Amino acid sequence: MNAPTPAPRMTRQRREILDALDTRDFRSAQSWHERLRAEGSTIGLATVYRGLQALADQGEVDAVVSESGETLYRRCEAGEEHHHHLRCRSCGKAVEIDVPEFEDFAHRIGDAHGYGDIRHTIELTGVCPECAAAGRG
Amino acid sequence: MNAPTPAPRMTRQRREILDALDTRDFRSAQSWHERLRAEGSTIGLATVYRGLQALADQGEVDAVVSESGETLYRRCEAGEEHHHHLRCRSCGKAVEIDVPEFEDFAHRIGDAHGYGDIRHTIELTGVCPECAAAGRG
DNA sequence: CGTCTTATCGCTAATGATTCTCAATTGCAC
DNA sequence: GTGCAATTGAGAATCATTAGCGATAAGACG
Ligand SMILES: [Zn+2]
Ligand SMILES: [Zn+2]
Ligand SMILES: [Zn+2]
Ligand SMILES: [Zn+2]
Repeated sequence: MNAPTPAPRMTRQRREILDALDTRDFRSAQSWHERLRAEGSTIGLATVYRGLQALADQGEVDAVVSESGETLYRRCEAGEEHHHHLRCRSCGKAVEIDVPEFEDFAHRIGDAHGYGDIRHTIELTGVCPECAAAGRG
Repeated sequence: MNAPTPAPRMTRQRREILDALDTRDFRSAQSWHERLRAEGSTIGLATVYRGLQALADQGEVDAVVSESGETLYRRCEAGEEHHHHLRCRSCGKAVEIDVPEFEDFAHRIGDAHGYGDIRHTIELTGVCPECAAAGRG
């Protein structure tokens, strides 16, 4: 009864994206695209957007919406597991964190108000030690 | 030492925005603009954007970035106080919530990783009872 | 391998939300 | 009232993200 998941193909571009993403920083699709081109890739911008979204759906990459509304991506290190981040607003470097206390709390609050299908967003941002030292921040 | 706060003026448009905002729902600037025009106002879209931002800065309205990246506003009921929301993804209705446990946690995590100037985002979204009943959701 | 199907590419044009420009207004202090 | 900077409204300009489309090339099969 379900749409037969269209077979995903491993293309050169897909590989390039995955490779580029092996850092620890959150960056916009445009930013990843620039980096790829800078490294000699001929990949197109739309392809980077498509690739990142696909990878995000598979849980291969994390996606967060910045305060300004852009979507930032980076390779995920926790796999499928649900988690959150502490991200540097200046350089994008992030640490994955766990907020077990909150996971329950979220559902309790939802129930208390009769809201169903609860989803939550928790993002911590700050300025990392390096950026602070460099005066960016 | 500070920039002399440019005197804010109470204009007809400013008042209209404030009045329109006295509901409990989160809506986009465009949505508020439509509503104002529908009520007969001749206010311009840019003015609504400017007004909402100004009000958000003064703490008169809450602003949140939706999952799709648009900014949603509504009149704040908690005044200056720091707080978070449980918002309906379908109709925008929201409840203000308090997460004392988390407030500390956020700073502890930040310190633990050496990140400074910690900021956080916590948003709960779900489907409110009305929307669930109406099958929207 | 060679063939065939169609997911994926890369470009470019199109969206959609938000911001900027600028002449015309209009709070509001004096 | 006057004067002037803050504010407005319409439309152009930005910016990130998508959609459309002909060209490619994964990958299944034989
Ligand atoms: Zn940093
Ligand atoms: Zn969580
Ligand atoms: Zn609702
Ligand atoms: Zn908080």
